[in-house]
Amino acid sequence: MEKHTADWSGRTTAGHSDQRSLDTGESLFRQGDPATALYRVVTGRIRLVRHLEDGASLVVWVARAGDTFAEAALFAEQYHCDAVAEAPSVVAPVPKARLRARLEADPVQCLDFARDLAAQVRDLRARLEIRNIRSAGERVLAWLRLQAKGDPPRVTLDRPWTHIASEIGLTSEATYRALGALERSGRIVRRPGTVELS
Amino acid sequence: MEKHTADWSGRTTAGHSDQRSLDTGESLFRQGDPATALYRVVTGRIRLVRHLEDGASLVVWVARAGDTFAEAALFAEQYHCDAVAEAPSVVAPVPKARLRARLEADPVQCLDFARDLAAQVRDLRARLEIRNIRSAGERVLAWLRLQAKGDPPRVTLDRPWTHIASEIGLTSEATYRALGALERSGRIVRRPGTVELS
DNA sequence: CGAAACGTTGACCGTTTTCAATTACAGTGG
DNA sequence: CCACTGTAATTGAAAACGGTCAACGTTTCG
Repeated sequence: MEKHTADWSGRTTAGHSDQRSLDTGESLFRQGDPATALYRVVTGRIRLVRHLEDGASLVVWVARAGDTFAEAALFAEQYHCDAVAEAPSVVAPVPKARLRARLEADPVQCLDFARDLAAQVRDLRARLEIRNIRSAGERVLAWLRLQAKGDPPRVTLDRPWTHIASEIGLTSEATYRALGALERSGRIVRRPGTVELS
Repeated sequence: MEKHTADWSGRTTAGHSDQRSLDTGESLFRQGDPATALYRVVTGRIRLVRHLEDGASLVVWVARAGDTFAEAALFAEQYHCDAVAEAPSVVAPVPKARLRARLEADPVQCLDFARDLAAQVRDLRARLEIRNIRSAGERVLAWLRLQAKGDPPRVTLDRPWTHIASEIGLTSEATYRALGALERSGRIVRRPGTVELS
């Protein structure tokens, strides 16, 4: 439970001077460009697209507010995908050279960085496992259970269901129907802004 | 492209003296146990299950041969989930204390560790994005494209389609049908053990 | 105040799941 | 060497579930 004055990404210390704004469709970097920084999304959505040898392309990830992306830039000479704004966005760059120097010099910060990545790995694996659940109702329920805190377990919604729906791989309609069914069967109780499990 | 005599997990150096075998159903550790090590799956499957406050449980991840799991143990006092063998399995423990000491002492190994995690993050994000593709055919094709190497792009299958099917979130039947359709439409050519994209 | 996003519900359609049956094949032990 | 067992691969038919389209009330925010 130790405290740090600054984390590796500068999330806590507000040195926002170098934030970059992007319009919809504007690209931040392209596959093959020299990797100079990794980024954190402040607002908006950044789509990462990989171009394949045969000319086809593939969406590899859509980074949303709070997500960091292109972490691998730290270990590569060039970017391995394009980064294009899906919506008006703001990103905070973390210069590669500076970060590397800091991580190499200070094992504490390096472990901090690793801890962050390990947490992401845990989170992503859980999301993947949720998608293995076929039933919309069970899927929503599983998500709720993962988020729930306290006894009785309760979830505080910090964003619209439409966002959550796409995160768990359902349409918003399917999600609303599932929520309705769960409530009708008494497995959850919905109040504005929160959901209580039972 | 530097070389290391040993990576953080001991994957390259073969110090197998302390590998542990598990029968189906046997558990490696339980939620709440003191976190003493993280592990790599040598053979078999290890299911990670989180127990929730209300008594329900949730599969958080199924680690397969080659996967490491419980990386977060490095940063926590206790395990946050159970680890149970789904099949006869062998795992290689990486003692927490020793690893921590090594990472703290040697920034190079710490960065190595971080690189490994970053690669996993990239891989998991891609898998997640693949699951956003609704059509079975397009999903299989996307997976093939991600795996493909060379020109013409070609994939070498190292495990049965049934395994791949569940990785990409389809039943084996749906996968076979998709493969059949892709082949009939001339988008792929299947030969024993490999698939060629076109 | 108006537009845009959110929340909700209905009906229909299409795809995938499910269940089932069959062939091929690899490894095992008699 | 050959039945025997289990897994992989394949195909069919029917059912179910979620997707899509559509319409509408509500809330939010500029």
